[in-house]
Amino acid sequence: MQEAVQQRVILQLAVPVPLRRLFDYLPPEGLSPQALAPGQRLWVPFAGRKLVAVLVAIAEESPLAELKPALEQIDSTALFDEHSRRFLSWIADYYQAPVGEVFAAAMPAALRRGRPAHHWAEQWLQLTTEGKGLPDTALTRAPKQQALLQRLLCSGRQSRAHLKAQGFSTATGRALQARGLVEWVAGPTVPPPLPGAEPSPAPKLNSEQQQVLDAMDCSGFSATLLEGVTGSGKTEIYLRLIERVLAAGRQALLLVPEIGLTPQTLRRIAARFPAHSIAALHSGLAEGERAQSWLAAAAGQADIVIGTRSVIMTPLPRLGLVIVDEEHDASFKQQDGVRYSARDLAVVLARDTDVPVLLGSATPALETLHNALSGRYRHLRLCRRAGDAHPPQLHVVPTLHESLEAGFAPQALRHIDDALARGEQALVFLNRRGFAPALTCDDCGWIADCAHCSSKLTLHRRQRQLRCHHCDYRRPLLDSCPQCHSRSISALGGGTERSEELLLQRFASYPVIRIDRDTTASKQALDRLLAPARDGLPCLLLGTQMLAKGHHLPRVTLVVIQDADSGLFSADFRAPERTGQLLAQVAGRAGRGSLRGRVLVQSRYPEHPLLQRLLEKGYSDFARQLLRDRTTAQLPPARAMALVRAECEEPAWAEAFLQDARRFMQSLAPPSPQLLYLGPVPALLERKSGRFRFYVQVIAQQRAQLQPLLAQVSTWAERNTNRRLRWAVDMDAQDLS
DNA sequence: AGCACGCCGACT
DNA sequence: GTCGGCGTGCTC
Repeated sequence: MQEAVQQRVILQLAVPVPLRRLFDYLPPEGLSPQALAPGQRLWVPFAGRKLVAVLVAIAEESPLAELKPALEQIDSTALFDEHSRRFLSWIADYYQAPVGEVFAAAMPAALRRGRPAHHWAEQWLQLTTEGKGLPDTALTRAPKQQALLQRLLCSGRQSRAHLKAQGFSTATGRALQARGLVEWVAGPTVPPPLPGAEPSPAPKLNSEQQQVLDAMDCSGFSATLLEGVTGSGKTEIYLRLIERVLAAGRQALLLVPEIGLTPQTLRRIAARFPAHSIAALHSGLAEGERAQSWLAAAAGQADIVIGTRSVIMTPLPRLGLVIVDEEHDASFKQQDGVRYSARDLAVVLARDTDVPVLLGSATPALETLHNALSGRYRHLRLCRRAGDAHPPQLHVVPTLHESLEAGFAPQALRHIDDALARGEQALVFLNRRGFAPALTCDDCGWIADCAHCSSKLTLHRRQRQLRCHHCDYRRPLLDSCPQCHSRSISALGGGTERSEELLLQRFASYPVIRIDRDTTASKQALDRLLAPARDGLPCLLLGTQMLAKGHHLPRVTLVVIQDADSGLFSADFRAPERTGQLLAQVAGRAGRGSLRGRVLVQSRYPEHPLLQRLLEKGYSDFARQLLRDRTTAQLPPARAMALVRAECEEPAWAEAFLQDARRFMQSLAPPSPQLLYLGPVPALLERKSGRFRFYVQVIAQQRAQLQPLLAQVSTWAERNTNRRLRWAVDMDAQDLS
């Protein structure tokens, strides 16, 4: 007789479809179930198609009688370790996202499309058990071999490329291999060390930085807000912490905002850790390179992993530290698909893996500040600028009764003159690209609107085009009014293109560098454009928020904020916070070297209380005031908030759907002082790409009240939705537009 | 999401 | 007769 009862093997797979559950399959035919392990990818048949799914768990039972077998195993070893699988499942749960889409979002495109992981394999040198047990004093008569052993002891495996880059010869490796102390194993390829990254020693810390570093405890979970004024040397703190973690043989994860991963920052980090492998995951990588870096991170072979938002979902088996730089940055919140906040997830991940997380910013998000002030996070501060830099001086320039030239007050232009004459650099900030934000007919009042959105078209004069900044609608520039055929049409207001025109003409003998999405297609382009500014020659920089963040340009002594008012009157309750952050960040570009900086803030409403507070007391005080306002108004972060969103070409359908959704939620959890429902209301940008958008706001005292409610309304919506209507649950929504 | 299936109109 | 429009249901 054979074994009594053959145990059933059921594969629970995350299939990339918008359905919030796992799907059960049988193992592929002819494959021994022993070859299967959670975390691997498999090809599965799904509703007439063939999809790449991730094996999340293996069960013995399934509620379904008829199961299809999976088609084919893709990976022989797991891509996602157990920790990562639990974390990704938690994300799906918390954000009401389809688990298959979460797993898909966690992978680079090549792996998502089923490309084999071994495609990027490389030979790695690692210590054998015998090699690991060797005392320090061994091999004193073979210094090169000893050095290589030390290297491997410190950093685990080393790839061929890295050994070569560090000057170890293959002969040394072979000698150790002959002694049975090391072995070659196949592993993913890691990008080789960056060229031109000369090892650079750590600069000296000032006393404040030293205190912060001493206060950081790197054993076990802790969440810390590092609130450091612009130019106070936060990056140096990050580097020192990474150093500690690497010394302990763990991986460090550094999350940066979308435009924060410049070759300049990357070089700086590589220069500090020449012996360690760095996996940088950014949008500039080719598909293969991205897969390569991802696999190096997931296999625990990359020591430092740097990337934007989505990198938070990369498995990191040796994780020892998480850092979120510029944690207030809006790009950490994904705005479509799985609507997660990478900053919030960084804290969850750190707690789950029992490692420290550091959130760094000069202008912390109110969410983070709230957690710090309530004692949930530790709060460390850097109040002084590093080196011999001083805080910039702020001045308001009233513009209401001034005669402006392309939006510049005469006073501002004079200051630019002076700065350039002194051989220094000036930076003009205007958060509006294009030539003008509107085009109008002087005779009948017609305004160029987008055909698909409730927005005006922006004039891009150089391209002779009108463009919508919310969808891809473009039309050629008109020379007469389509309504009354008058030939007198004018551009209202100004954008960076118009300011550039004036600056070019008025300061003709100096270079004018414009930085916005229209001039800066790639990160390389940004770096190239900024090169003259970095060389220290007198020049004018002009741009949108791309220019506000991260750049260290010590010769900039004057910052002109062309229009401080646009964020002051928005219907979005977060607008003042965002405006404050942006203004403080831009102002922080001034006087980062030994020269004193000056900031001119042009405003039509210099008496506006928000502006007053920000300019007189600084961001820190301003943010605390906003936090008190939010608490009074029962808004986040004092309360937990989620949106149920819907959009549809037919506005009445979206509205009716949300009415029903609200009624459904209220039947489960009636409104109370602890649970408020609001809406449906139209989104701030009511129509976008031809669809009308609405939302219902749910505000609760506790996050825990929201969770079951959102889960149930999602299940309800999956059954009760019209084809042409799109809906989504947006937990901890950041954007009401 | 995407793919099948089914039910109606307008063509060789 | 059947080719093809898209509304509806389902996906292990």
